[in-house]
Amino acid sequence: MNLPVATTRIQKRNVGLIAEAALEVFSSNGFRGATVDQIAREAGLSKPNLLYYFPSKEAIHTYLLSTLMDTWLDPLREVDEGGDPLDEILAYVQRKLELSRERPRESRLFANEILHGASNILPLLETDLKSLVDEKAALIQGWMDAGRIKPANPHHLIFSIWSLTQHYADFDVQVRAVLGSAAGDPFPDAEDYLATMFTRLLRPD
Amino acid sequence: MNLPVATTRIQKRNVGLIAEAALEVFSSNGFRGATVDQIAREAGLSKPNLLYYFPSKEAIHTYLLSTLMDTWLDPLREVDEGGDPLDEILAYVQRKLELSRERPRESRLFANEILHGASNILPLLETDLKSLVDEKAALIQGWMDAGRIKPANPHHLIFSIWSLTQHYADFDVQVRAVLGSAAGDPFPDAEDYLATMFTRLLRPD
DNA sequence: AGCCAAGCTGAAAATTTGGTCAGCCTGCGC
DNA sequence: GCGCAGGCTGACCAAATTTTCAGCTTGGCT
Repeated sequence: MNLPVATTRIQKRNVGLIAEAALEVFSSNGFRGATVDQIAREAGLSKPNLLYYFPSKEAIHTYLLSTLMDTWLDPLREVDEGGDPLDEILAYVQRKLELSRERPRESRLFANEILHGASNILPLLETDLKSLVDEKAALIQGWMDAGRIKPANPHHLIFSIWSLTQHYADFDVQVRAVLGSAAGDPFPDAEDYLATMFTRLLRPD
Repeated sequence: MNLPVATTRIQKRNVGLIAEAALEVFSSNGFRGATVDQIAREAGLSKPNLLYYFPSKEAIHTYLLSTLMDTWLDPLREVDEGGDPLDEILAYVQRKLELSRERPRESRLFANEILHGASNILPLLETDLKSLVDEKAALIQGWMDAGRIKPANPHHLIFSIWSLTQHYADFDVQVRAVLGSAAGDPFPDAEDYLATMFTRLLRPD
């Protein structure tokens, strides 16, 4: 499972091309549904050349997931103890919703991995993710104890932010099918709705 | 795409075994990730025997999805114009959360299908699902206009119920990884949290 | 220019997998 | 107990797909 350490100019370019192509293909077909041929074609490389940079299909997948993890958690890391509690949480919701809009492929790749048991990243979830969430949950609990926002289970609060925002990336097809083709971009309404939802949940009387 | 019409005793038993096994295998590996061998082994049948009942792997998948659709929409159908608005919506949330607990495999099968473009069921989403949602959204909008619950975008309200409840089935692995193995069943806390969330969102002052 | 490691390729090996086939069992009505 | 449609199987095929390999090409350094 040697992950490539891109050093030369050509290596950097081709590893980048492969990662971009693999993200496209894996996110729309899943790991098993994707073929190396597809990824190679999408990247504009021959199949043996692609396998010159990554030892196997699995290695590309693992590389993508490990790269993705940090990007995915950054918005939560940014939640700041010093800010206004409600503003901080609303801003987090907003950042996550933006990720769903701007990087739906990453969201779907991640969703697919979790859905199928997270076999590649379960250890990461149980350590890095858990400790980050525990830390932020404690922070939020502190705000609640201080009466600065209304009480609610902070872990499930974080889950709810994930599920509500990622829904607009992962279930995009369903959202658009239900709203109808005439409805246009669902994101502005989603943004309003989610702001309302978390404001009413948390704003003190 | 001949779907089997089980008539004899043995047919009923084996079609049932196959459906159960296929649900297990498809939901944990996705359509492409599942093999006919796996399904046959899980069902306790030989591969040719399985293909004696269904003409192809695809046919099994389609059969499962078409059977599933109704089960999945029933809780929304039950939302009743005559009931108390907030109670009706909270009861819907509860029913959906129960489905996530009792039938996580069905939820994941569905999620996987949508995630990969819903190619098998998109027409159903654009017709049956859309009209049901539109009908219930209008009902909810009526309750809001009458001041019986607070205003909020009714379509996105329905989306939020789907995403929040299905999260506990589809992302179960992640939820448990974050809460830790010591935490026990996450569902009771989820139920409380969701009840709080929708009550604060909708209950008139 | 000349060298050589890095970059790349066509062809094919190895493996997985969906589906077929010829024919053997078996439950059950007579 | 006989016949036979329904039920079932081992062996096999064809297609798809991952991975390997022997060797050709090229970029960049001296």
